[in-house]
Amino acid sequence: MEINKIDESPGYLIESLSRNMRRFSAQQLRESKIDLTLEQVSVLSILDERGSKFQNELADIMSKDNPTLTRILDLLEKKSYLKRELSSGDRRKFLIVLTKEGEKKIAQAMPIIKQIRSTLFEDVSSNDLNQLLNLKERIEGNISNHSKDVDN
Amino acid sequence: MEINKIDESPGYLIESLSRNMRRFSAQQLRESKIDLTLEQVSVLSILDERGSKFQNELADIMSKDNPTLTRILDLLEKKSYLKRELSSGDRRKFLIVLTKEGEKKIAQAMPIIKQIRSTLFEDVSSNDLNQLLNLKERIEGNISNHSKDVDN
DNA sequence: AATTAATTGTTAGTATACTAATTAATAGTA
DNA sequence: TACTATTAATTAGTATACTAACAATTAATT
Repeated sequence: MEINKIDESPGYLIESLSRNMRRFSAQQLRESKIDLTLEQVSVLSILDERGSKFQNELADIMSKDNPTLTRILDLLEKKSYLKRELSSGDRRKFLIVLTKEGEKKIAQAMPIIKQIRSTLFEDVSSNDLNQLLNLKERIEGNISNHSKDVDN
Repeated sequence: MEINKIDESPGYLIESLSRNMRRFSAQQLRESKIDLTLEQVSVLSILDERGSKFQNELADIMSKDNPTLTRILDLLEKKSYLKRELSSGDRRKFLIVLTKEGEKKIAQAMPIIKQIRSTLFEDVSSNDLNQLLNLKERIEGNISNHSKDVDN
């Protein structure tokens, strides 16, 4: 479709919605005094739900690049919520492991996270979510098709 | 709706889509050697399309906070693509004005921007866009309703 | 008119996101 | 085996996004 004004494009819509949600969620987290950022919550809850992960697995699940994840993990390790354990097999890899304190912290944080989600998404249906997922897959498909085209 | 895994929530979907689009667009901009970031393009094209704006109007249109916009404008002013002119009426305000170089730059950039958009959104219909806009308005409505509730 | 409140923009500090370059380890190949 | 390529993670540098604190100006109130 044809887009004229820059602030009427789907890209602008999605980015602006994303930022508004982030701002709200971050404010709620800060007011809760839980002392975790959104990304830190993501890391801890993924580790808590699915067990220890290699750093590159975590980057993949969260779709973060390595330098970004490195710094998020640095902060969480400094707060003693997780450890980087050397992998016995491949010594380039680190296994990221939740500590007892990390488990406690994410348990404390979860009710707040659920509260934030229910405020934001109370009236969002699974139909809405499917439409969104479909749009996401189409756009991301366009991105990877473009890369393929350029390779040829 | 009930959300279980953190990477299956609408928030994660939107954020991840937003980041993937940004990454692609920024890469395309960089490869074009146009030497502008996404935000810099936004500022220049808004000024070009709608004429000079006060800094707070620009912040509002782009839904950026003041410190963020200050720094984006700093960089653009350093590159001589715009000027901050003292407002004659209200001396707290600056009128942001595109320079000749700025006009040239955004004219050069527009074909690239249009190319990026058509790659990303070729198969996005106005129906998709309306659904997205509707979702955005509901979620943002939830945010502002929450703030109102807390005030009482 | 004087005081207080609100607005506009900046500066400082922290976290995230990305590129490019680097180090270390592993895999593949001549 | 030695050479090359690939992979995993880090470091350095830049841009964006936010809060908090601040300065300057204007508006509102008494």
